[in-house]
Amino acid sequence: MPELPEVETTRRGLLTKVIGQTILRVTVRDRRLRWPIPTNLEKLLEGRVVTGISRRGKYLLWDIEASSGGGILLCHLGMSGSLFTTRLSTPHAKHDHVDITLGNKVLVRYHDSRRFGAMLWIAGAIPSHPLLDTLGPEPLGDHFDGAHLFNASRERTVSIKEFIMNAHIVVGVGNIYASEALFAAGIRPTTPAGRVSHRRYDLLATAIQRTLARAIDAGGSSLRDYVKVNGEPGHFQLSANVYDCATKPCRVCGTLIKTIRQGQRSTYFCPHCQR
DNA sequence: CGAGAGTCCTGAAGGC
DNA sequence: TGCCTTCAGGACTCTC
Repeated sequence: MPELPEVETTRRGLLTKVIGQTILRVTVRDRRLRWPIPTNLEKLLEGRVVTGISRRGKYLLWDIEASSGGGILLCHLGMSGSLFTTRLSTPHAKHDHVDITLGNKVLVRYHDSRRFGAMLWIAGAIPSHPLLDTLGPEPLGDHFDGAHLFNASRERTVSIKEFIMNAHIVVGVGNIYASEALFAAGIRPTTPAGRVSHRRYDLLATAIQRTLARAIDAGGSSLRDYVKVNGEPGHFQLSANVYDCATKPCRVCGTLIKTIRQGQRSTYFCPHCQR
C-alpha cells in the first residue's frame, strides 16, 4: 500500500531511467482506474520526451516536453498500484494495465490489482488540477510544522489520527505512518484534534517528519504488496513499533498494543505510552 | 463548513 | 476441497 515514502522511493527509482527519454509507445490494456485513463493518452505521450518526475503528496507528476505545448502525466498508485521498470520482452501479467516504452529500451509498467490508482493528463506546464490544488503542505517541506497543525486544528472535533491523515491538512500521512508518528509523539490517536496543545503538535510534526524520512531512507515499507522499482521489497516493516502489532508488547513499556477502528480503518497504539 | 458514512476493487485469510 | 465472509486501504463523494 503505497504511502508517501513508497511513492518517493518509486520516483527516485524511475528518475535515472526515464529522464531525457523519448516515449516511443504507450499501451493501455485497461482504462478502468479510479477515473478512466483518457482515451487519447497514447497520442498525448508518444513521441514526447520525459524531462522530469516530481511528487506532490502521493501523486507522481511526469513532466512531458513537446514542441506543441507539453503537459504533465499525473499518476497515483492508489493502495495496490506500482510502477516498475522491466525489459521489453517481459510478458505482461494480470493487472499490468499500462506499458510505457522508452527510447532506451526500458519498459515502465503500471500494475494495480485493485485499480484505486489514477493516470491522468494535465495540459500545460503548470501542475494545476482539482486533485492537486486543495492539498495541504508537504510534511518534509518548509511550510509544515507544529504551528501549522495547531492553527489548522482549532475547533476541530475529529480525532487527531484522522486529522493528520487528511490530505487537505498535510499530504502523505497514510494509515501506517499515522499510527507510527502518534506513537513516536506519545499522543493517543482518539484525542480530538482541537484539544491537542501547540507543544504536542510540535512533537507530532517532528515525529511525522522523522517517521517519513526514516521510511524513505529504508526504501519504503512492504507491509502488503509494495515492491520497489527494481522488484525488491521495502524494509520499513522491520521497524514498525505499533502498526500491525496488535497484542504484541510495546517495545518501550511492554504493555500490549491495542487496535481500534477509526473512520473504518485500523489504528494501533500503546495504551500506556500514548495519552 | 465539518463529520461521518459510503464507495470503488481484488486478493488474502479465516471459518465452516 | 471449496464456498462464503471479512478485512485491507486512499481518498473522493455524498448526506446530514
